[in-house]
Amino acid sequence: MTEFHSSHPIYLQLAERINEQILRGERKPGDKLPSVREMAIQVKVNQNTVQRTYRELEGIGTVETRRGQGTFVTENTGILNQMRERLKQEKISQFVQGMQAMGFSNQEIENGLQIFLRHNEGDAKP
Amino acid sequence: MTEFHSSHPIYLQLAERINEQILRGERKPGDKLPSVREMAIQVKVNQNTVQRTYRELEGIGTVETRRGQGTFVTENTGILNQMRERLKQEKISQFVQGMQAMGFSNQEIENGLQIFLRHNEGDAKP
Amino acid sequence: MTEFHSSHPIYLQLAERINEQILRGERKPGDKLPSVREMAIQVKVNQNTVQRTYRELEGIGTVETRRGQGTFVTENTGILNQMRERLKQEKISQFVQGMQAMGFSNQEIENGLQIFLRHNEGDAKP
Amino acid sequence: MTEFHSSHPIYLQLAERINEQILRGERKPGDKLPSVREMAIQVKVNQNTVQRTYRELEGIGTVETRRGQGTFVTENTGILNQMRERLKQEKISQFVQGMQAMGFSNQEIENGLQIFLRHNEGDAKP
DNA sequence: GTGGTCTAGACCACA
DNA sequence: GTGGTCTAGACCACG
Repeated sequence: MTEFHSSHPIYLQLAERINEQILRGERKPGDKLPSVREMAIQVKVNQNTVQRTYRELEGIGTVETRRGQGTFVTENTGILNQMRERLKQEKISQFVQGMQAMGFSNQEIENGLQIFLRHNEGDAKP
Repeated sequence: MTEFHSSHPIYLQLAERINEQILRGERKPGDKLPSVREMAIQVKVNQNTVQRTYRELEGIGTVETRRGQGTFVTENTGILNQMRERLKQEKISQFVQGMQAMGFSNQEIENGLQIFLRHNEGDAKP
Repeated sequence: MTEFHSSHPIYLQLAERINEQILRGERKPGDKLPSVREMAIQVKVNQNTVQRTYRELEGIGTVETRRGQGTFVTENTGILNQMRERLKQEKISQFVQGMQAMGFSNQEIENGLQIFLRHNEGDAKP
Repeated sequence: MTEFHSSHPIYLQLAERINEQILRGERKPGDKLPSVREMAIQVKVNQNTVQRTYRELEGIGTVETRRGQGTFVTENTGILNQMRERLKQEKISQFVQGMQAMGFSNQEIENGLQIFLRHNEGDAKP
């Protein structure tokens, strides 16, 4: 369940995972993240690795750390919404650019997506 | 013009770039790629890096090396079409997964894409 | 209003703040400081933190604790004046050193300061 | 010569030191910094600590790192000049605020600085 | 208990 | 050779 793909830094994979949990609303503004030690045990990596992860998230702005108290999901919901929107646009843009780079027309892209979504309709988590 | 993003191996970035040129039809089946030396100069990287790139492309199957003659785009157009289709599905799948991971519904994904495409309608390279 | 910068110990930030109030004359010799409990509530920090702050100020000499009565601004105005002068020289010295470390000449330092002061002439609190 | 003050993280002290060398022009745009290993030996700290330092500098923008080649002073002189100017204003502003917080008038600040500079006239490095 | 820093030592991918 | 990542283990300041 908590395993990592090799070749991409663990601390970044973990950061991404947590970030998605935040953006998806599974971790809400103000929520306390597990302490560095605890998280390290949970995901079975070194404390230092978790440290880097939390610092990365801090840099991104989705997380704040209060000395001696712990690390918390930022209560600045504005930032979270901005980030959600920004990431959305970014992913769409990258996707389209990638497809165009391979020579697909906008029509093909749109159709391809629709077919894919119809195909997997029941799979999205409810 | 020929710059590389850091943090992702240069040789893979170059491989991807060439691969896209092939899939897009800018390099046609049977075309000769620049020699390792020449390519290294053109894109300003180490020859070792280009070597790895060509080996990578060979592994993928879009390129063939003929000893003493050089490196050529494969004339097996079947492979190219398969690959195009495979990459297309892959990119779509990754895109959708990424969006769902951030909590977007299929509706939002489809709408987001349509809006983006309408917005950039004239921008596709002619 | 009462927020703290991270990465610098809260108890020192608080000590500095109170010290400045004393040196500025907002808290006068003999004035009673709020009790540890009260101060802790006012600035929303742990009582331990306020304790350390008061101990720090005692060490500096701007504050005296009388058992059972509370903590008071020292009535030894001599000390306050000495401290004012000492801190002044210290800050100037640090400032100049920092500027020189970045390669600014004395001329640039003096000019920079004058321009800044002219620019903010009306802003000093009345 | 290369010792560190305690209580302030070594990696930040080192970053500051290098940054000042860059801003002062002792390390010029395009210059290669010592490799992580070499620097670690020179200043007698662990490689990891130097890593953090270089990363910090990267974040600030005064330094760029090219995979497999090393870490270099950015050739973007625009950024360096901006930073110099920004830091200058920042330091002046902090200085003035600190002095005003202690109750000194603009006159006192200016005079204090002039006296200090006259006093140390010969000390600035030529 | 919490985050932060540091060390020693190891391994990897890249140029 | 270069930077990057990771671990194990330690110590510290802060709340």
